[in-house]
Amino acid sequence: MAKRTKIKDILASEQHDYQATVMGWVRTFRNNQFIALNDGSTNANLQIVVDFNTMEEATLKRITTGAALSIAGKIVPSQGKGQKYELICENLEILGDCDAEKFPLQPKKHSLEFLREIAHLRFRTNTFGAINRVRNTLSYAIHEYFQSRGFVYLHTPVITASDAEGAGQMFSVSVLDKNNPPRNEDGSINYKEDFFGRATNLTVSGQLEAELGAMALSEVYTFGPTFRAENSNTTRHLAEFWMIEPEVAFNDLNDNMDLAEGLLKFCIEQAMSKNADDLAFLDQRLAEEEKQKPMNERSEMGLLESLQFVANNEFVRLTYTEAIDILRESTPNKKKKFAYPVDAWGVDLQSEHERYLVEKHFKRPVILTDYPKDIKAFYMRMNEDGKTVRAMDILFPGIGEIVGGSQREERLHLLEQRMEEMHIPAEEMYWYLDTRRFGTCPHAGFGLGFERLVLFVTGMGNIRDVIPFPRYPKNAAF
RNA sequence: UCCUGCUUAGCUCAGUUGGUUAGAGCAUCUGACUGUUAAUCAGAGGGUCUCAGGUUCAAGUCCUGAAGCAGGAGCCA
Repeated sequence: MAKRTKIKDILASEQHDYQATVMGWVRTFRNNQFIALNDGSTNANLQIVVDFNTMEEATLKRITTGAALSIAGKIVPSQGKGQKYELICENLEILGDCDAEKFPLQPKKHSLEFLREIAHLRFRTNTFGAINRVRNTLSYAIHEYFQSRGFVYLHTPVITASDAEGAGQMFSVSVLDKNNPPRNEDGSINYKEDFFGRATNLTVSGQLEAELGAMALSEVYTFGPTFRAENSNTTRHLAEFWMIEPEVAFNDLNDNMDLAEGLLKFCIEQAMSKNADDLAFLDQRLAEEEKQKPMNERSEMGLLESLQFVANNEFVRLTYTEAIDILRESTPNKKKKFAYPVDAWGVDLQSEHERYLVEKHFKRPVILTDYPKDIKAFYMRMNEDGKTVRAMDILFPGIGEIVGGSQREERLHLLEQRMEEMHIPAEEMYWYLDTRRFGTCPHAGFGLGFERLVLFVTGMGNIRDVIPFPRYPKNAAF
């Protein structure tokens, strides 16, 4: 094909009056004269000016919303107001027709729910173009952040035999005949005859394996798909999502918090500098959406404002115990506005409590540490008090928990004790316990839900819109 | 999984106490216009009212069930 110039480059350049060939898809065709062409390189369209007097009528009719075109012509300063440059069409080739009567995307506003049903085509909208470009930047920024600090990118398995962590319901992986599986004498399915000779599942977390890597490479991170078969129907959960899990030897909880806070800020800064146009568009989209809401439900800050704010301000760090004190004394608790009143120490915090701390009390991201041991995982390091563990959760406005992490229990006897208390079979976890048997050391890590980060940076309201092909209960289309 | 609400044209939605032939805006098509910015103007076509039962002389409207969607909750990232 002819050499193609990207629309982004044409619009960014200071040059004009040169020949160029552009290829892309028609967004609108106005006045039988002006094509708004988009090639995905930027949110902005390039205006193509065609001369309807010289162009064949049949060709003009084929310039419909969604059609793929290749256009050669001259880039000139635009006579119109909405754009800096435009392309005067000299040669137009229709690469792919698009029947306007059947094409579901119309030159008008569509609801996110409708676009979710046509997820295979929603890339072609401004909103989803912007989201996916931002997602790409964030993905690259994750690697850049860790790579620049000497971390080793570790590939942990997607198929795992470990089901001990208890991070959630798992999807089983099996090649056995579902209608007639081999059975043991007691009637249970005999997985010894399955592909791996044992029951296997899709991973719910790469953390335990990452710890193994950290015990030799010192600083590792994973960034891969994770699967949870929980029947979660919310705007913040997916059955298949991407998670970032760094694990660092010789780090304590404070180092861990610094690492996580630095990562989040770096990612936000990268998006702001590399995707200024897309974020400006998403900022406006969010502002229009907010206008539909009643006054008291509107957020105080716009998207760009809140990104700037998070990037430039320290996260608040406080312990679970301090948070409980604040909540106990809070106005909504005293006025019994919470659905779950805060009274006793030791209860798990509900969404409404996290929201209060982040959105009302501190009005900035909050890192909560040192939770009661009974509401946290077995591998978290026990504090001196014997009651709390060195856990940390980072809470973001509108999102809730975006990061969950901890300093790990490196002392073998204490780890074994916790596993016994929580009924985790130590025999099956021999490989994990070996790290504590052979050259154990303090270490810490966390899990960052990638889609939750994308959710925050794009200002979208539903996690199903920030991953190209969302998987959630009753849904695995495309 | 639980609670609440919703499902009417391609999309977004009206549809009164159950009552003739179910409406609007946008989109689409046809024509006009031709430097437009979701162009504008005129006209046209387009409906198994989610599905399955039930009540009734009569159901988009009432009742029961199912499915899907949305919001909230739980689980968490």
